[in-house]
Amino acid sequence: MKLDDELRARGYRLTPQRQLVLDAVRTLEHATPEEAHAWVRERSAAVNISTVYRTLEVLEEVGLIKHAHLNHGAPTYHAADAPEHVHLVCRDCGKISEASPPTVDLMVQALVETHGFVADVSHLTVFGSCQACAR
Amino acid sequence: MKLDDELRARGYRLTPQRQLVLDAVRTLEHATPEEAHAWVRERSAAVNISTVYRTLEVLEEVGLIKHAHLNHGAPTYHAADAPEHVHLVCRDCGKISEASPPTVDLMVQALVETHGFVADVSHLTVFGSCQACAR
DNA sequence: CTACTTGCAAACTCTTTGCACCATA
DNA sequence: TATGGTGCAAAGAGTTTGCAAGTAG
Repeated sequence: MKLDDELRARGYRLTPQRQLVLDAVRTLEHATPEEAHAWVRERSAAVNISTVYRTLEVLEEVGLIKHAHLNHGAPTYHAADAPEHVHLVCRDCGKISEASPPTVDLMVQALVETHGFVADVSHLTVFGSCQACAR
Repeated sequence: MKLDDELRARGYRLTPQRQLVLDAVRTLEHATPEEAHAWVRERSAAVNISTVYRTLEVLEEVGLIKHAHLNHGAPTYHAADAPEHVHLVCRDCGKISEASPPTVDLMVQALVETHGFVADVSHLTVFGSCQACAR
């Protein structure tokens, strides 16, 4: 998962901005474009938000990062080589937790069998109420 | 599930606009605000898009409709008394299909047991590849 | 009548795009 | 030095809000 190689393999160039945005996503774990931008700016003041958007697009295209939709509509990005996980979003308190794939394996399997549908687990977000709020 | 009663019970008024928006959501089944607005305008030309947004909010608050996030960020609304279903969104061809709750019951159960997390199934969207695109 | 609703227009947020300048390979 | 990349500013999409006029109860 070397940024340099993945980019060059598709004719993209390695730039400090791209390195920074990837670092941001890896560090923040669940980064929205805004959050990634804020992180990047702490190290390099002049990086523009539009560069962040363009870079996230490129990084996703080359397969280094993925995104999921956690809240209303804000996409959040995470490193593609992070352990696969399902997001659990509590609609009462907003807390975001994670569940490991085995939890949903049966569902994934059922979807393939009944609908021929191949689920992308790392993009899966389950909304509901967390333990604290469920009562 | 009478609009009139549900609204009045919370001090809201029954208006033609609210009736129309609810009809739109019930008829369209998976309506974005724009789509609902388009449908409403076919019957009553002057209804404003901002009224549609406000009405969707009210209808959801009184429990007559619910929303899920199917694509990028556009919320789609459906009647709360429609049969519960899980949305399957194909990221390759965009097709939206539905799966019945039993398919995901085991997952829901597993989430409660392992995380104490109570999933809201009718808000669940699974992204992946449909049968046709999976090959 | 009175408070709740609506239409309209403007404001806002998030994201995308055009273009000249810059920097990687 | 030749593209591809970046910063900047402006344009777009989608959504929200303030306010005066309209209307349900």
